[in-house]
Amino acid sequence: MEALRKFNANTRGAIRESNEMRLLQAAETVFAARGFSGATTAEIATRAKLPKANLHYYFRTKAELYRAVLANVLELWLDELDRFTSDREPTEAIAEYVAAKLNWSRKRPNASKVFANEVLHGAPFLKAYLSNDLRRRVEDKSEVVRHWIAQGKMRPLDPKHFFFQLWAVTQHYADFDVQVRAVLGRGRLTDQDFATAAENITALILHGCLVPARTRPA
Amino acid sequence: MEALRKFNANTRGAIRESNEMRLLQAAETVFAARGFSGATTAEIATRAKLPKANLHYYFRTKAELYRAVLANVLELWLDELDRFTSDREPTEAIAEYVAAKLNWSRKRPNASKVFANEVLHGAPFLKAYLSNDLRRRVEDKSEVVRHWIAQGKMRPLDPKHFFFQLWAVTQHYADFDVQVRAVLGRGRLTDQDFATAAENITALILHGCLVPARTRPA
DNA sequence: GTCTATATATGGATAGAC
DNA sequence: GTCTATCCATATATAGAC
Repeated sequence: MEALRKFNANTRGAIRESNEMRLLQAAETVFAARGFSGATTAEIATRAKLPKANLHYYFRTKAELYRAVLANVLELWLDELDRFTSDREPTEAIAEYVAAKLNWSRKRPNASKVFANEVLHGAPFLKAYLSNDLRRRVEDKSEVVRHWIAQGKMRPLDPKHFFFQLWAVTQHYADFDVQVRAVLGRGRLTDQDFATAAENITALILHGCLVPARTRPA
Repeated sequence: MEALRKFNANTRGAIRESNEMRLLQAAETVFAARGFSGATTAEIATRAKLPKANLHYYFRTKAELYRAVLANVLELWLDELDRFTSDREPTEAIAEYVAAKLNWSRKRPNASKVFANEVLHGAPFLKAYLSNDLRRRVEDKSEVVRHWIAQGKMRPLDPKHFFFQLWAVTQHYADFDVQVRAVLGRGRLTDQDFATAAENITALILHGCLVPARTRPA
């Protein structure tokens, strides 16, 4: 009896978790493809293979589901900058960060698109996050960049704009993938395309931001 | 009599032109802020100070109005690469192009946003343009870059990815302006902000892509 | 917890008077 | 050419049976 109750509870809990997960995944795909307004709960439910009413059972409103998707996306963004510390060599820290960001663009393009769409349309759900968490985080990491500049390892650039440029070039391959594919003449971006992108971006950023070794003070 | 007919015709023509213009401007603003699905013809009409039925008189459907807005936007994009020619010094051509693109981000952020939104959601209206016109144009201009590389003036980079990176960093200031403003702590981006952006981007691209003069073959 | 049927709202589009 | 009133489709959300 006790075992059965527990079993049922676990089963129900597992079903809930599984259904919520499927809804979140489906929602990320649909929100990425159509934006918040363009996405319909019907399409999300269909893609998750659940009746529409169930979607509203797990997430009361479309906005609530959207918030949950955004929260998932921010988890990816968060802490990606953690390894950006002043005790490291800028070359390595920057190259690693570029590779990591570009990797997210390849593996989770929809996450990037949902975020891009949100910001593009004025960040109605994320204004507070951008002005508080993100802003503070960039302030922090700007100190690291200033340290490397003071050491004569980086050119005297503006740290915040430096981060804007890193984000722009790496997220471009997710957000504008249709354009990238059209220009490259690809049905979809291959591993080789991403490898080429990584090489080019890394070279651009490192040559563009670092002081060449031979001109540094000894 | 003749004069009156002409006057009326001109007046009617002038009204038409004025109304269409106002609708197009209003539509660009609303499509930029809300996307295609999120935009309502009611809001566009209100912003243009016209009754909603008039909007449908000038542009039969919302999609037709959207197409017209996109066509306007593409005019800005087109021919911006014209001055990218192999007889020029790459330093100048690139610096000029960056400045021009960034200037559009400042003056017509909504045009950039409408385009970004269209591409972000799979370019349902612009697929053909991207695969034909744009692709050919980039092929052409890639030759220019290859020429400069062969001359030893530019590093051996991939020309197409080079253009992706130029677009990414310059359009970022229009498309992600909310994020940029949040991080910089600005209500709106100032001329000074754009000047700083221009300096940083130009330095990044030139140092990142050009071969320093002293190491070039004489 | 699941799902059918439906209430309710919104928005694109048009008919028809002026 | 202009605008009011309205049609109709679509979409969010929920009630209520199972």
